[in-house]
Amino acid sequence: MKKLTYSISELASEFGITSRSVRFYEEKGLIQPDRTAGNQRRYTKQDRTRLKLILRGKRFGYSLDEIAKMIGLADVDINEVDQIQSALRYGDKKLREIRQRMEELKTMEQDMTEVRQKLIDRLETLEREKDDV
Amino acid sequence: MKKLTYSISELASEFGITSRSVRFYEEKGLIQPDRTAGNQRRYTKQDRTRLKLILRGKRFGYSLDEIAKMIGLADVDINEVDQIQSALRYGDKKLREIRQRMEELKTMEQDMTEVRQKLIDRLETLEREKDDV
DNA sequence: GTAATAGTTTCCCTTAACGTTAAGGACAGA
DNA sequence: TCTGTCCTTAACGTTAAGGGAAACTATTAC
Repeated sequence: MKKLTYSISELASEFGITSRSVRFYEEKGLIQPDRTAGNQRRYTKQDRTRLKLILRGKRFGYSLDEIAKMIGLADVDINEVDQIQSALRYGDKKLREIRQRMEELKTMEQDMTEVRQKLIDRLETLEREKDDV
Repeated sequence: MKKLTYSISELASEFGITSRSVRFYEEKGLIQPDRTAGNQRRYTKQDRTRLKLILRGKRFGYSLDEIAKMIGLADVDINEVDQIQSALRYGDKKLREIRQRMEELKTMEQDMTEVRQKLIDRLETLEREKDDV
C-alpha cells in the first residue's frame, strides 16, 4: 500500500500548487476533505483524484465554477429523474465539446509540426552557408 | 474571391467576441492590422487566421502572453541561429504538451462516457420501477 | 449634406483566482 | 519539548482579460 491519506501540503507540493489554492478550491466547494480530531484536513485517494480532475479542467481553460459542475456530474441525486436527465444533457454537451477539442488539438499539432520543420530546414541552410565560406 | 479585408466589428461578430476584445489583443501585441486613411483598422485574411489561433489558444487555457509566444514562433528572425534554436526548443516543448493534452482528453472522454452510461442505466432502472407499480 | 452607424482613444470598473500579511492558537513527529 | 505544519478570520493586494462610457472622428446610406 502506498499512502492512505495526505496532508494539505503533501498534496499541494505533489501537484505543484500552494496550500492556499487547495483551500480555495474547498471554499468553492470543489473538494471536501475530512478533518482529524485536531481539525486538520486529511485528503483521501479520492480527494487526490478529484484534485487531479480540477487541475486538468483548469489546463483546458475551464473556470472553477464550470469544473464544479462537471465534477458534480458523478454525484447528482440518483433518485431524481429530472436531475439525471439534465445531468445527461449537460454531459453530452461536454462530450461533444471534448471531441471538438480533440480535432483542434490535431490541427494545432500539425501546425506546430510544420513550423518546426521550417525552422529545421532554415537551420540546415544556415549551417551549409557557414561551411561554404 | 470572398473578402479581402474586414472591419473590426465584422471580425468580432464572426467569432462571437466584442470589438473591445479584438483591440485588447492588439494592445497585447497579438495582431497588427493595417489602418485606413481615416485611422480605422482593416484586417486581412492572415489577421483573421491569427485571431482564430488566438481564440483556439484561449480555449485550451493558455494566457494571452503564452499565445503571443506560440504565435510568434512563425516569425522569429530567420537569420539568427540562436533565435531559431530557442524557438525550436520552445516549440518542441509545446508539442510535447499538446500530445500530453491529447492523452488527457482521451481520459476525460472515457471518464465522461462512463458517467454517462451509469446515468442512463439508472434512468432505465427508474423507468422500470415506475412501470412495476 | 446630413443623419445614422461604426470606429477611435482614454480612463475607470469588474471578476476570477489566487497571494500576502497579521495574529493567535493548535497539532504532530523526532 | 521543540520545530515545523496547520487552523481560522479578515482584510487588502495583484494580475489577466476584458466591460462600459465619454468625447470625438469616419463612413455609409439616403
